[in-house]
Amino acid sequence: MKSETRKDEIIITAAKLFKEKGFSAVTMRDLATAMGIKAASLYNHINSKQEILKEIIISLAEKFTSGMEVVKNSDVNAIGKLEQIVALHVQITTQNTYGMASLNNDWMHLEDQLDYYLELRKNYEQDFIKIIQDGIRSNEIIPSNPEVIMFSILSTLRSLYLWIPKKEDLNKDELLKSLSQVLINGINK
Amino acid sequence: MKSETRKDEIIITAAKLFKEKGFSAVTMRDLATAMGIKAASLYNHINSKQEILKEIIISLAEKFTSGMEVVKNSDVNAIGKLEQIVALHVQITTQNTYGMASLNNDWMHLEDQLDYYLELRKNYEQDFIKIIQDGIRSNEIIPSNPEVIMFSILSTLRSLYLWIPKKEDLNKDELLKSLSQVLINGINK
DNA sequence: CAAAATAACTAACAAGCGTTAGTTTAGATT
DNA sequence: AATCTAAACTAACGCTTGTTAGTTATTTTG
Repeated sequence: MKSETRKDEIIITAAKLFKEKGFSAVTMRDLATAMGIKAASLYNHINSKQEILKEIIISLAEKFTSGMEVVKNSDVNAIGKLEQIVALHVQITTQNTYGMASLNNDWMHLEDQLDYYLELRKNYEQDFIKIIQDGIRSNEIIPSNPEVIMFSILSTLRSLYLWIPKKEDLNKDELLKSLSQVLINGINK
Repeated sequence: MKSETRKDEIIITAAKLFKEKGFSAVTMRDLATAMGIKAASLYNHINSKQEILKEIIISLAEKFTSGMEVVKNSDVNAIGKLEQIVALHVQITTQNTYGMASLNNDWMHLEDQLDYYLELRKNYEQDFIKIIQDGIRSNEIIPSNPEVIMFSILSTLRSLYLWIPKKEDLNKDELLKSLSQVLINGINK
């Protein structure tokens, strides 16, 4: 059983660079320099640039998928489930800020796994919108357009990767609390 | 006085391609093919790939800056100003969906104008946050963390470019109304 | 201790990149 | 009819790209 720590280091470093400039603008020589080695040496650990992107994005997408599975099966009302979704995004993003940039911005450069990624995303959004619809039906959520509601919440959650690193002073629990507050109860007094 | 319509066509086509794959992944040959000409012919109209990016991003950033100036000077309360900001984003994004993708995702590839862009963005966000602080002081807005509030609203507004093209059935006024509703009053019943 | 695996290296490749130079074509202006 | 101009073209440039081949030094294993 391989520990693969060197490969992991490469993937982590790559994610960091991808966040700054995007997948296409980062060269294998850039990545090698950041690792302190030569570009050719990278290929002792990974098979292609493409594979790095796949590892970053697919592992994150699958975390969201399994997280959503937990939320769906949890025994709380719709608002409670939305709070769990907010927590899921905060947790995954805190844990891998760099990777989240690739997930958000470079998924279209996936090749073999593009269809798989799109399917995961489609299912995630369908589950999300279903929770909102349930909440409207059960009178917990205002009967606004469910897609507008999902879009609004999801846009904020997807942008967390930009914001969390800048606000290390604001701790995670505090962020989670005020974020849920703002997203669910609005800002109007 | 040049009409420059050919140059404009190139910029519009480029923005469309940049939205799909990002600035770095679009080659001048891709752009030329999309225009039905050869890559070298592009240079009869533009000076560089970089110039195209600059034209797309800076003109949009300046629209937001002057829009914010109007909002600041308008004679309404803080919530009213936030509604005007939502309207500003919906309007600019509807008018140039493709360009908004570059503004959001490819600004870091600006070279000469990077500092100028960052300054415009910084000022915009400072004005935004000041409106929120005024609203908290005047008891219109809940006393939550102003940065969380701005981040939440701005993330949604910045993602509009992804969403507006998919929802042409939902008309602009209706979108504006339910978006303001959701962002300001939340979704909790 | 020999053997094998690990992880670095140098050198080079074929393809693709943004861009330039010089030329041709067609329509508008004198 | 002659000239000018706008906008396309072909050909090529120097450089960078992802990647491969083959080699070497170090560490781990039998």
